[in-house]
Amino acid sequence: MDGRTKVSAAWVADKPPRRQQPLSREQIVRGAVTYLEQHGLEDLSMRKLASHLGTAATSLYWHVATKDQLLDLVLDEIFGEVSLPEEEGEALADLRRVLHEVRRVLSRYPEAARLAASRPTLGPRALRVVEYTLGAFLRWGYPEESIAYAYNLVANYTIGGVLVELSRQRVAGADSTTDGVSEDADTMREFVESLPSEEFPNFVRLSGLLVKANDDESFEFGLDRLLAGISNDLAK
Amino acid sequence: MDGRTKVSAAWVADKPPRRQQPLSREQIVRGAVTYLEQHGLEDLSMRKLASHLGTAATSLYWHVATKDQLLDLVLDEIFGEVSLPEEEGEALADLRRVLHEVRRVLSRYPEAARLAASRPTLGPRALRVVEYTLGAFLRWGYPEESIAYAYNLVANYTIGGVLVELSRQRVAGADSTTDGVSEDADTMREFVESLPSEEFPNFVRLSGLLVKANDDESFEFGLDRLLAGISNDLAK
DNA sequence: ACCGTCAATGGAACGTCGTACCGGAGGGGG
DNA sequence: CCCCCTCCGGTACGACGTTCCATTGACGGT
Repeated sequence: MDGRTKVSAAWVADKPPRRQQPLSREQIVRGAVTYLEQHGLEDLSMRKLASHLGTAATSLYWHVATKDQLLDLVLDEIFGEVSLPEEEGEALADLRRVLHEVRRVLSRYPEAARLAASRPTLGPRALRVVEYTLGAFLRWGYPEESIAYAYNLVANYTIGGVLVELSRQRVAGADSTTDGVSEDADTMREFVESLPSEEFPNFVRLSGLLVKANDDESFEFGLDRLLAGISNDLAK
Repeated sequence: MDGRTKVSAAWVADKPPRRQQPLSREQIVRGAVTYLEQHGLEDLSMRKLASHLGTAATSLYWHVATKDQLLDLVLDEIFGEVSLPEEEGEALADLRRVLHEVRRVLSRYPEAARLAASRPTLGPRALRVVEYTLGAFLRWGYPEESIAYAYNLVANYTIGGVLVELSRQRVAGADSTTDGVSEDADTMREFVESLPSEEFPNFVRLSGLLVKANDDESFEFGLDRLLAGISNDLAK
């Protein structure tokens, strides 16, 4: 209600004061990461992110070409959280360590796995991780011609794992009659009991195990098998 | 310009004739699948799908609760294309066969992998596949307590594989200066050459192999290692 | 033959999204 | 002092998913 000292047309609302310090691409990316953490990927819109940062949506476009590019940057920023061992130990152990780290970070922002799965991870911070992983393979003595394949294998497995955990959190009934979407393991059990056990005997029989399979244990289990399978290629 | 035989207010445009046969949920789902195949996932909107079917967007909502539910149904429909061996052969071979089939089908609709990764696959047709896979594990003699884990492992790997292939098709430069998105392996090579080889020596050295890694071979390679790792658990 | 019922359709509209356009504000160098 | 360059943000456009509702027409009962 009070006019500012400067004389001006009284009916004009005061413009918000100029931003103390112009915002930077980095600020935007970091803001997006924390927004992602708090509200999830599908709630992240340019407008909401902007108001989270105290700006207008269109202002973001000065620093960032497109939402897609922003997401690339966000993903890379997240990969920056992956911490790599300072000193090199036994190669295989280091390999395990870095895979666990990636898994840990991606789980911290579950949506990040979706990002990682939908776009290649070639930002500078992500490359840091790739570089380290390849190095571990080399130090391990893994044959060079096969490293690309082996790398794909473990990368697939790690990202895919987080992804599937994520999707299992929201179990959707997709049979022809029901359309509900629900979220916990009880509903899963309920779903299992609802379907004809003569048609899916194995599934019904094993469903108990399938339901209570622990994510971390499952990752560990798979990683063990996977590395065991790989180590047969090692030059003896 | 011509009025129809029925007398009616001449200025009223002729309503489109009533649909010869009311459309069904199945028609919609199948229409969505072919639309997906032709135009891709991100072009699939309710309006476009509707006009592809010769209806109005809002008419779809009589048969389907929500777009999300429709996607569930679409995914399950796609899983229906997975053909299972008629007669059971050697268990391990059957296991390989079904995984290859899933991979084949998911690759046919590359977007389907994204769907499969973002929602659990528990529709009736998908369950058919799960059921068969579990059966193969059992016949193989795999210890029951571990089947859930082993199943997760191979499922992750198969879906994750298609997903990563898909994402590698569009290599995005995500370093701080460029923002282009491009598509072929040449651009990839160009990207590799643009980055400091002293910072990422392994990556640069191996990039040739990483680039020309063939998807099918890569899948085969990983599958071999993976099953090798798993078969150590077999009751001898 | 009429009528009422009711599954099925589609137009209008709401709120949201990504983004283009552009008029300006502020500050620094001539 | 003025101009220019950087940065901001209001307005607006077209597309989206979805809700609401008026309307249609086929069918079963009388």
